[in-house]
Amino acid sequence: MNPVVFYKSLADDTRLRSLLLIETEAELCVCELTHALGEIQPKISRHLAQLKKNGLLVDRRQGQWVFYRINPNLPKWAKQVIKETADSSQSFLANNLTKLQKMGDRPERVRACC
Amino acid sequence: MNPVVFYKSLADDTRLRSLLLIETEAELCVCELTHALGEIQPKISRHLAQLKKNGLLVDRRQGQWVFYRINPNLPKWAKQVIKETADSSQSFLANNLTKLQKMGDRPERVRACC
DNA sequence: ATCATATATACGAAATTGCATATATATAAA
DNA sequence: TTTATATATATGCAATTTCGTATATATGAT
Repeated sequence: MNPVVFYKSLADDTRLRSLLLIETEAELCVCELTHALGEIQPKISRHLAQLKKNGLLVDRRQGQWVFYRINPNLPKWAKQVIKETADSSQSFLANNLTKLQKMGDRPERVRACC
Repeated sequence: MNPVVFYKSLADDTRLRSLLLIETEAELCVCELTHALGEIQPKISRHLAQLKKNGLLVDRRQGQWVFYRINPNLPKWAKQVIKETADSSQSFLANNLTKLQKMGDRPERVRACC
Protein backbone atom coordinates (compact mmCIF):
# COMPACT_ATOMS: atom_id res chain seq x y z
CA MET A 1 0.00 0.00 0.00
CA ASN A 2 1.60 3.22 -1.20
CA PRO A 3 1.16 5.78 1.59
CA VAL A 4 0.38 8.62 -0.84
CA VAL A 5 -2.41 6.61 -2.45
CA PHE A 6 -3.65 5.71 1.03
CA TYR A 7 -3.75 9.29 2.28
CA LYS A 8 -5.22 10.67 -0.95
CA SER A 9 -8.05 8.22 -0.33
CA LEU A 10 -8.76 9.80 3.06
CA ALA A 11 -8.46 13.39 1.83
CA ASP A 12 -12.11 14.01 1.04
CA ASP A 13 -14.97 14.61 3.43
CA THR A 14 -17.32 12.05 1.86
CA ARG A 15 -14.68 9.35 1.60
CA LEU A 16 -13.32 9.88 5.11
CA ARG A 17 -16.76 9.84 6.74
CA SER A 18 -17.74 6.73 4.78
CA LEU A 19 -14.55 4.91 5.73
CA LEU A 20 -14.78 5.82 9.41
CA LEU A 21 -18.45 4.88 9.59
CA ILE A 22 -17.67 1.53 8.00
CA GLU A 23 -14.84 1.02 10.50
CA THR A 24 -17.22 1.87 13.34
CA GLU A 25 -20.12 -0.27 12.10
CA ALA A 26 -18.06 -3.12 10.60
CA GLU A 27 -20.13 -3.18 7.42
CA LEU A 28 -22.48 -0.75 5.66
CA CYS A 29 -24.34 -0.73 2.38
CA VAL A 30 -24.58 2.13 -0.09
CA CYS A 31 -28.10 3.08 0.93
CA GLU A 32 -27.12 3.32 4.61
CA LEU A 33 -24.19 5.58 3.82
CA THR A 34 -26.36 7.67 1.51
CA HIS A 35 -28.76 8.13 4.39
CA ALA A 36 -26.11 8.74 7.08
CA LEU A 37 -24.27 11.35 5.03
CA GLY A 38 -27.29 12.98 3.40
CA GLU A 39 -25.70 12.73 -0.03
CA ILE A 40 -27.03 11.44 -3.33
CA GLN A 41 -26.37 7.83 -4.25
CA PRO A 42 -24.07 8.32 -7.27
CA LYS A 43 -21.79 10.47 -5.16
CA ILE A 44 -21.51 7.79 -2.46
CA SER A 45 -21.03 4.99 -5.01
CA ARG A 46 -18.34 6.92 -6.84
CA HIS A 47 -16.32 7.51 -3.67
CA LEU A 48 -16.77 3.92 -2.46
CA ALA A 49 -15.57 2.70 -5.86
CA GLN A 50 -12.45 4.80 -5.42
CA LEU A 51 -11.81 3.44 -1.92
CA LYS A 52 -12.23 -0.08 -3.28
CA LYS A 53 -10.00 0.56 -6.29
CA ASN A 54 -7.31 1.96 -3.98
CA GLY A 55 -7.47 -1.16 -1.80
CA LEU A 56 -9.02 0.28 1.37
CA LEU A 57 -12.40 -1.42 1.08
CA VAL A 58 -13.82 -4.69 -0.18
CA ASP A 59 -17.44 -5.33 -1.04
CA ARG A 60 -19.89 -8.21 -1.11
CA ARG A 61 -23.28 -8.34 -2.73
CA GLN A 62 -26.23 -9.62 -0.72
CA GLY A 63 -29.33 -9.61 -2.87
CA GLN A 64 -30.05 -6.08 -3.99
CA TRP A 65 -27.54 -4.59 -1.57
CA VAL A 66 -23.79 -4.21 -1.73
CA PHE A 67 -22.01 -4.10 1.62
CA TYR A 68 -18.61 -2.52 2.06
CA ARG A 69 -16.09 -3.24 4.77
CA ILE A 70 -12.45 -2.48 5.49
CA ASN A 71 -10.09 -4.61 3.40
CA PRO A 72 -8.87 -7.27 5.84
CA ASN A 73 -5.62 -7.52 3.88
CA LEU A 74 -4.58 -3.94 4.50
CA PRO A 75 -1.12 -3.61 6.06
CA LYS A 76 -1.13 -3.31 9.82
CA TRP A 77 -0.12 0.35 9.86
CA ALA A 78 -3.04 1.30 7.60
CA LYS A 79 -5.53 -0.62 9.72
CA GLN A 80 -4.19 1.07 12.83
CA VAL A 81 -4.39 4.52 11.26
CA ILE A 82 -8.02 3.92 10.38
CA LYS A 83 -8.85 2.52 13.81
CA GLU A 84 -7.03 5.29 15.68
CA THR A 85 -8.82 7.94 13.62
CA ALA A 86 -12.24 6.36 14.02
CA ASP A 87 -11.78 5.99 17.79
CA SER A 88 -10.93 9.69 18.04
CA SER A 89 -13.54 11.03 15.64
CA GLN A 90 -16.79 10.34 17.39
CA SER A 91 -17.70 14.04 17.50
CA PHE A 92 -16.82 14.39 13.81
CA LEU A 93 -19.15 11.45 13.07
CA ALA A 94 -21.86 12.15 15.64
CA ASN A 95 -24.45 13.53 13.22
CA ASN A 96 -23.89 10.74 10.74
CA LEU A 97 -24.23 8.05 13.40
CA THR A 98 -27.42 9.65 14.68
CA LYS A 99 -28.94 9.68 11.20
CA LEU A 100 -27.93 6.06 10.74
CA GLN A 101 -29.61 5.01 13.98
CA LYS A 102 -32.78 6.87 13.04
CA MET A 103 -32.91 5.26 9.62
CA GLY A 104 -35.85 2.89 9.20
CA ASP A 105 -35.89 -0.32 7.14
CA ARG A 106 -32.19 -1.01 7.22
CA PRO A 107 -31.36 -4.19 5.32
CA GLU A 108 -30.74 -7.28 7.39
CA ARG A 109 -27.27 -8.78 7.34
CA VAL A 110 -26.95 -12.38 6.34
CA ARG A 111 -23.70 -14.10 7.16
CA ALA A 112 -21.45 -14.63 4.16
CA CYS A 113 -21.23 -18.37 4.66
CA CYS A 114 -22.35 -21.37 6.84
CA MET B 1 -7.69 19.21 14.45
CA ASN B 2 -10.27 18.52 11.77
CA PRO B 3 -9.50 15.06 10.34
CA VAL B 4 -10.25 16.15 6.75
CA VAL B 5 -7.78 19.04 7.02
CA PHE B 6 -5.28 16.66 8.59
CA TYR B 7 -5.55 14.05 5.83
CA LYS B 8 -5.60 16.61 3.02
CA SER B 9 -2.26 17.75 4.43
CA LEU B 10 -0.82 14.25 3.96
CA ALA B 11 -2.30 13.72 0.50
CA ASP B 12 0.63 14.95 -1.54
CA ASP B 13 3.93 13.22 -2.22
CA THR B 14 6.11 16.21 -1.34
CA ARG B 15 4.21 17.02 1.85
CA LEU B 16 4.03 13.42 3.05
CA ARG B 17 7.73 12.77 2.47
CA SER B 18 8.66 16.04 4.19
CA LEU B 19 6.47 15.29 7.19
CA LEU B 20 7.72 11.72 7.58
CA LEU B 21 11.36 12.79 7.22
CA ILE B 22 10.84 15.44 9.88
CA GLU B 23 9.21 12.85 12.13
CA THR B 24 12.16 10.52 11.57
CA GLU B 25 14.87 13.17 12.01
CA ALA B 26 13.10 15.26 14.69
CA GLU B 27 13.93 18.53 12.96
CA LEU B 28 14.94 19.53 9.43
CA CYS B 29 15.52 22.82 7.64
CA VAL B 30 14.26 23.79 4.20
CA CYS B 31 17.61 23.27 2.51
CA GLU B 32 17.93 19.74 3.92
CA LEU B 33 14.48 18.80 2.67
CA THR B 34 15.20 20.40 -0.69
CA HIS B 35 18.28 18.20 -0.92
CA ALA B 36 16.64 15.02 0.37
CA LEU B 37 13.68 15.27 -2.00
CA GLY B 38 15.53 16.67 -5.02
CA GLU B 39 12.95 19.43 -5.43
CA ILE B 40 13.34 23.16 -5.91
CA GLN B 41 13.23 25.37 -2.84
CA PRO B 42 10.00 27.28 -3.52
CA LYS B 43 8.15 24.00 -3.88
CA ILE B 44 9.41 22.74 -0.52
CA SER B 45 8.74 26.07 1.20
CA ARG B 46 5.23 26.25 -0.19
CA HIS B 47 4.33 22.79 1.09
CA LEU B 48 5.94 23.38 4.49
CA ALA B 49 3.96 26.60 4.80
CA GLN B 50 0.79 24.63 4.18
CA LEU B 51 1.70 22.01 6.79
CA LYS B 52 2.39 24.80 9.27
CA LYS B 53 -0.82 26.67 8.43
CA ASN B 54 -2.79 23.45 8.91
CA GLY B 55 -1.22 22.92 12.33
CA LEU B 56 0.95 19.88 11.63
CA LEU B 57 4.32 21.62 11.87
CA VAL B 58 5.92 24.43 13.82
CA ASP B 59 9.07 26.27 12.84
CA ARG B 60 11.92 28.12 14.50
CA ARG B 61 14.48 30.35 12.89
CA GLN B 62 18.15 29.81 13.71
CA GLY B 63 20.24 32.40 11.89
CA GLN B 64 19.72 32.01 8.18
CA TRP B 65 17.96 28.67 8.56
CA VAL B 66 14.39 27.80 9.45
CA PHE B 67 13.89 24.42 11.12
CA TYR B 68 10.59 22.60 11.04
CA ARG B 69 9.36 19.98 13.47
CA ILE B 70 6.10 18.20 14.29
CA ASN B 71 3.73 20.43 16.24
CA PRO B 72 4.02 19.16 19.83
CA ASN B 73 0.43 20.28 20.48
CA LEU B 74 -1.10 17.96 17.91
CA PRO B 75 -3.81 15.69 19.34
CA LYS B 76 -2.58 12.26 20.37
CA TRP B 77 -4.31 10.45 17.51
CA ALA B 78 -2.63 12.66 14.92
CA LYS B 79 0.80 12.17 16.48
CA GLN B 80 0.25 8.44 16.51
CA VAL B 81 -0.86 8.37 12.89
CA ILE B 82 2.30 10.20 11.87
CA LYS B 83 4.52 7.97 13.99
CA GLU B 84 2.87 4.75 12.84
CA THR B 85 3.23 5.81 9.20
CA ALA B 86 6.85 6.89 9.55
CA ASP B 87 7.78 3.65 11.33
CA SER B 88 6.26 1.64 8.47
CA SER B 89 7.55 3.75 5.57
CA GLN B 90 11.26 3.24 5.69
CA SER B 91 11.31 1.76 2.17
CA PHE B 92 9.17 4.64 0.91
CA LEU B 93 11.70 7.07 2.42
CA ALA B 94 14.90 5.12 1.77
CA ASN B 95 16.14 7.21 -1.15
CA ASN B 96 15.40 10.46 0.65
CA LEU B 97 17.21 9.35 3.79
CA THR B 98 20.22 8.27 1.74
CA LYS B 99 20.42 11.62 0.01
CA LEU B 100 20.12 13.35 3.35
CA GLN B 101 22.99 11.36 4.82
CA LYS B 102 25.16 12.08 1.80
CA MET B 103 24.47 15.80 1.99
CA GLY B 104 27.55 17.85 2.91
CA ASP B 105 27.59 21.04 4.98
CA ARG B 106 24.38 20.45 6.90
CA PRO B 107 23.69 23.30 9.30
CA GLU B 108 24.50 22.70 12.93
CA ARG B 109 21.64 22.63 15.41
CA VAL B 110 21.82 24.99 18.34
CA ARG B 111 19.53 24.30 21.22
CA ALA B 112 16.60 26.69 21.45
CA CYS B 113 17.41 27.76 24.98
CA CYS B 114 19.74 27.26 28.03
C1' DA C 1 26.68 49.44 2.23
C1' DT C 2 27.16 45.42 -0.80
C1' DC C 3 26.89 40.69 -1.71
C1' DA C 4 25.72 35.82 -0.88
C1' DT C 5 22.79 32.43 1.11
C1' DA C 6 18.35 30.83 2.93
C1' DT C 7 13.58 31.20 2.85
C1' DA C 8 8.85 32.98 1.64
C1' DT C 9 5.32 34.46 -1.39
C1' DA C 10 2.71 36.17 -5.56
C1' DC C 11 0.98 34.90 -10.02
C1' DG C 12 -0.93 32.85 -14.02
C1' DA C 13 -0.97 28.32 -16.28
C1' DA C 14 -1.60 23.33 -16.17
C1' DA C 15 -3.29 19.34 -14.05
C1' DT C 16 -6.25 17.01 -11.06
C1' DT C 17 -10.33 16.33 -8.56
C1' DG C 18 -15.14 16.54 -7.53
C1' DC C 19 -19.76 17.37 -9.02
C1' DA C 20 -24.74 16.78 -10.87
C1' DT C 21 -27.21 14.66 -14.20
C1' DA C 22 -28.40 11.04 -17.09
C1' DT C 23 -28.27 6.41 -17.89
C1' DA C 24 -26.95 1.47 -17.46
C1' DT C 25 -27.00 -2.85 -14.81
C1' DA C 26 -28.50 -6.13 -11.34
C1' DT C 27 -31.74 -8.18 -8.26
C1' DA C 28 -36.32 -8.99 -6.38
C1' DA C 29 -41.23 -8.74 -6.43
C1' DA C 30 -45.63 -8.84 -8.70
C1' DT D 1 -42.51 -10.12 -18.26
C1' DT D 2 -43.14 -5.77 -16.13
C1' DT D 3 -42.07 -2.83 -12.34
C1' DA D 4 -39.49 -1.19 -8.40
C1' DT D 5 -35.34 -0.80 -5.71
C1' DA D 6 -30.33 -0.69 -5.26
C1' DT D 7 -26.08 0.26 -7.23
C1' DA D 8 -22.59 1.58 -10.85
C1' DT D 9 -20.73 4.34 -14.40
C1' DA D 10 -20.22 7.84 -18.27
C1' DT D 11 -20.00 12.70 -19.42
C1' DG D 12 -19.09 17.42 -19.55
C1' DC D 13 -18.41 21.21 -16.37
C1' DA D 14 -16.78 23.63 -12.18
C1' DA D 15 -13.72 23.99 -8.46
C1' DT D 16 -9.50 23.02 -6.38
C1' DT D 17 -4.79 21.95 -6.30
C1' DT D 18 -0.18 22.03 -7.87
C1' DC D 19 3.39 23.90 -10.51
C1' DG D 20 7.41 26.86 -12.35
C1' DT D 21 9.01 31.30 -12.50
C1' DA D 22 9.89 35.61 -10.76
C1' DT D 23 10.54 38.29 -6.97
C1' DA D 24 10.57 39.77 -2.07
C1' DT D 25 12.47 39.32 2.61
C1' DA D 26 15.77 38.08 6.16
C1' DT D 27 20.25 37.01 7.93
C1' DG D 28 25.29 36.93 7.87
C1' DA D 29 29.74 37.98 5.91
C1' DT D 30 32.87 41.26 3.65
